[in-house]
Amino acid sequence: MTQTKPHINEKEVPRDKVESILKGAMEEFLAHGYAGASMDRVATRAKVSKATVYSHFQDKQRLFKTLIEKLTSQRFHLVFGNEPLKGEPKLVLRDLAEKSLQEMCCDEEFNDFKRVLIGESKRFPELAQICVECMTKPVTKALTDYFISRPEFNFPDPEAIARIAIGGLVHYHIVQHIMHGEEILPMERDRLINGLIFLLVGE
Amino acid sequence: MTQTKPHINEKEVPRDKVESILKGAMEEFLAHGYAGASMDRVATRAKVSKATVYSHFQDKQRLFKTLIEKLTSQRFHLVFGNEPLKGEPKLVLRDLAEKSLQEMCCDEEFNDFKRVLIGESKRFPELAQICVECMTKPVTKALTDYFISRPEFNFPDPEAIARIAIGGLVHYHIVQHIMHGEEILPMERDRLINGLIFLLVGE
DNA sequence: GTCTATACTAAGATAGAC
DNA sequence: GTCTATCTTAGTATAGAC
Repeated sequence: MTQTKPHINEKEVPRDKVESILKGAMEEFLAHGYAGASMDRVATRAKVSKATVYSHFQDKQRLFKTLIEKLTSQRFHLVFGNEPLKGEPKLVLRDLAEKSLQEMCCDEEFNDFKRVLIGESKRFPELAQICVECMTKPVTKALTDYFISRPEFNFPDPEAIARIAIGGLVHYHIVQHIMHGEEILPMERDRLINGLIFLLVGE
Repeated sequence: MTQTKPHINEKEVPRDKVESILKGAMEEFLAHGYAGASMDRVATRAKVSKATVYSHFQDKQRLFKTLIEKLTSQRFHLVFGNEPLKGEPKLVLRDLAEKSLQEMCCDEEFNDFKRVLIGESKRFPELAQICVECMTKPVTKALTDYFISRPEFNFPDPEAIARIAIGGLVHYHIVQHIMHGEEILPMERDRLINGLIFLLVGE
């Protein structure tokens, strides 16, 4: 009987070409967007011939879709863990805001990912939707559930409040870092966070 | 003496080729993004030869930059007028939220514009900044000034609150309409608006 | 499965006639 | 100023050898 791979474990197998191609594709698509990306450069980055790329992925669209789906589910869905939020509101909210802003603004690959996803959201609506499903939805649910779990929040519509709070954070990040607005509309991160806590829990 | 154009008024002159090219460029760039746009199709849409396009605009980049600057300053900066906000908070805020959401979601060209601007914000950071200057900044200022003008708002940092409020609205629009999240994360527009008013003016 | 070499198409940009 | 025709490059994708 033929053993195509050595003992032990599938994960320990030496780096697959497919992985290498996906890595090259990530670099290329995140740097240039879908239309601006070149399959030649994908192959070069992956240290593989172009024909090999095409032997694993039907065409450019398929490669792009596969890549974005992978990135959405593996790399970029970790805005925070999936344990429910717990603890004293001011602390929890400050922690949440600080961590999410920190994570968003320091991961330049994540910024590129968002640019591409929004830029292609007309031509690839299903990819944008996957992103909403895997990122926006769980975060909104976690915060909504937290509001419901603490009786001191007496919000008439906790989900609406959660969306405004998250929107405040994300839009701040979009303006400051994605759109490079830091010098035009300067605002310290802490001012935004304090404003948010003021709105949600009062003075 | 030579009169290159007939009497009356510069504005009444028959449609200029430059205008026609910019119109074609708008259609093409908003539909396909910068890299995906084709100068052949720009010419076709403008009902002009490609050489004519190049005789008026040095190259593709210049045409794109000129177009985006024009659109930012002329077409898409009108989120609301520039008279200061005045009147009873609940009414003013509801009106503001309703009008801005209405305007954002019903203008499909505006959505395409935002997609392109964000999608190209890495390669054309100065265009993204112009947009922050002409759109985000004035809106933020108007709302901040309104908060300051009404003593019943006792916000410790009115500008931070203004940014959260605007972020809540804009991010809602991005998720629902730009990213096509309406079915995945459904929420009536009125729920968001009521939530926002609750946060800002209390029950 | 992987490579080299190549077919084919479309792109950005320009020369030169009118 | 505007057009037709063309140059040149770069792109996606595949054939065929190993």
